[in-house]
Amino acid sequence: MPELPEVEIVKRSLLRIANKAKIKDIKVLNTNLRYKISRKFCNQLINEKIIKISRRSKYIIFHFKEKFLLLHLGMTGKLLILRQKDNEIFKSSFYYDLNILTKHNHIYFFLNNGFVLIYNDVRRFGYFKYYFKKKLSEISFLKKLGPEPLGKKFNHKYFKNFIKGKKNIKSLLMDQTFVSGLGNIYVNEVLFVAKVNPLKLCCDLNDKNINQLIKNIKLVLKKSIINGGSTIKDFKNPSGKSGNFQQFFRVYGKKNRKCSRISCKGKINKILIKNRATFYCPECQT
DNA sequence: AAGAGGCCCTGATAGC
DNA sequence: TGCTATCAGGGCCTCT
Repeated sequence: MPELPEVEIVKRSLLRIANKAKIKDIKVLNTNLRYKISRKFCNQLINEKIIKISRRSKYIIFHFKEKFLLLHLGMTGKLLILRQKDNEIFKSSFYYDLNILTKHNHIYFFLNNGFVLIYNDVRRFGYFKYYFKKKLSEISFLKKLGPEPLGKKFNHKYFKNFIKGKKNIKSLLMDQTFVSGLGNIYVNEVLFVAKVNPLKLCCDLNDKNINQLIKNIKLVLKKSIINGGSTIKDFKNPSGKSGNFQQFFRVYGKKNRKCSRISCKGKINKILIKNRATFYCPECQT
């Protein structure tokens, strides 16, 4: 499931092949993503040049002249890159059976540089959203997101000002208005490394806890990006390559296994917090 | 009004 | 073997 590191990897791959390219044509095989893909959606993109590709939180942002396209990969969204083999002419009907290939390919973007970008999404939780704005900063939806976890704004002072007692720390880290880009897997891992119990209430966090959390959020994310993201189920970057970070998981998916801290005799526990699988060691995460 | 939980979806796996 | 039940989870939505 794509969290910040996975989305960052996808963005970097896209930069190499799609940046500055023009969208020649779009074929939609399945309009039923989280939000319906309309014919208008396609018309607004055809013949537009991709000026820039960036990432904010878990969103990939395609910059066009005075408009922006946001892509969220949901749970199983993938972008695949194909090189168009010959000069086959694609009819411009809205629905078009390309007779390909894999299941769950929903949208084909044909670029003028010979590449085809394929949006594939098994569970169809992903979505595209379109904004007519001159500047990215005018998109109010993005303003609601909390700071990037790897950015300077995400620091001790910010952390402390934000928390007001209320909820448990795990729910806070999952809250995208607090910090944007963390998902369930990385939150589990971060809490373990920082030795903080996921059920601990925010009002009970001390300065040391907060420092450990901030430090390890940045560390875990950076390490994952270096390792090409995590491959859970079937995350792949657009070239079809898997990531390697999952081999470094210390608690996620490790129910009943011995705690990986050598000095600790605890056993990994699994509970549900807000209906999300939560793995932690009751001995060393206090 | 903040926080908890349901829902969307499909494939893998467990259990009978 | 073949069926059903359960689980996975991001973010939006509803309910309390």
